Amino acid sequence: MEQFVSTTLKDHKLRTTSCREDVLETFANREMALSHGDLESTLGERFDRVTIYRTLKTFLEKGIIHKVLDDEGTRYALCRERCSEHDHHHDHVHFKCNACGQTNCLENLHVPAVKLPEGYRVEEVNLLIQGLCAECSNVE
Amino acid sequence: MEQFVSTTLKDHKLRTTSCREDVLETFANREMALSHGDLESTLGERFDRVTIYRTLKTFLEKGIIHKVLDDEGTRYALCRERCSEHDHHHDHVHFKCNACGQTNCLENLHVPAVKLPEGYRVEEVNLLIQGLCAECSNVE
DNA sequence: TTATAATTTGCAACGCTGTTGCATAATAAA
DNA sequence: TTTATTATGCAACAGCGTTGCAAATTATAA
Repeated sequence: MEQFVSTTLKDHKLRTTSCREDVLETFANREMALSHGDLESTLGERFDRVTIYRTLKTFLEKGIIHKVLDDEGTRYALCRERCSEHDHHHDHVHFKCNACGQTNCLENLHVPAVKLPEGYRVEEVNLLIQGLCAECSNVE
Repeated sequence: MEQFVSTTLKDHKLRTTSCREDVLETFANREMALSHGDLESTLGERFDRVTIYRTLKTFLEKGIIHKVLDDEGTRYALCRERCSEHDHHHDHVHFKCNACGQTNCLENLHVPAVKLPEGYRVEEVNLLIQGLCAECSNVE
């Protein structure tokens, strides 16, 4: 874990700061898409909200995290495959549970091919599936 | 067009007001996903921004429009197939051009089937494809 | 280890998005 | 036309996200 955090920062040529370490660690621990608010409630006593915003922005630019589409607000998740500034290869499938609100990457699924009209060029594909996750659909 | 506007409002048991008429007409004319800001710059002199917000909310609840996923902000588009309060059947494919910023529904495409892990239940599927639209990819 | 340059942080302030309460105005139905 | 219901405009507010700037921290080199 410490290993992951420090090598990730080094690999992307980012200075080691406690906020960046903690944000990265939070993403790695929680294993779900997080909003700025999530991070603020976890780390807000130790860091200013502006610093958390800037950390997210930096991670986004460096390709450490990516935005997760959501109908309510912006969320972020770790990029698994290594992405760099100009080589994001984002074919993401995310599942959002309408009951518990959690959003997760579905790693093993890949986005099915879609045939676009003539002349269209694809750069990024995002699939958001909403419904009930395994836990929440058992409960009710 | 007038026809479409008045029957749509009647069908959903909404009172006819000039704001609702104009918002509906704007959606029908522009044929692309619109943000509140888009509507405000078109209709802002005639209606208060709060009224536009409430109109969007009402249309959303009645199933006249739906949210379009976007990485920047909330957008809305007309529901083609008739949706009602509790029977939204949303399998949407949207294309957003990273150059001109336009977002459109791709009507004739349907979302390819995705196999979810055991126990997951699907309620809604949204696919957002980003890239260059036909016009913008010719230009460069 | 210390001095230096570059980067990051916290704070204050701001703009934008979206919501709520309330008095007034407009709609539909009798 | 009258009346009950619903919609509108205004003011005020909360939350998200950004920017400028001075102070603090980091990495580098002496």
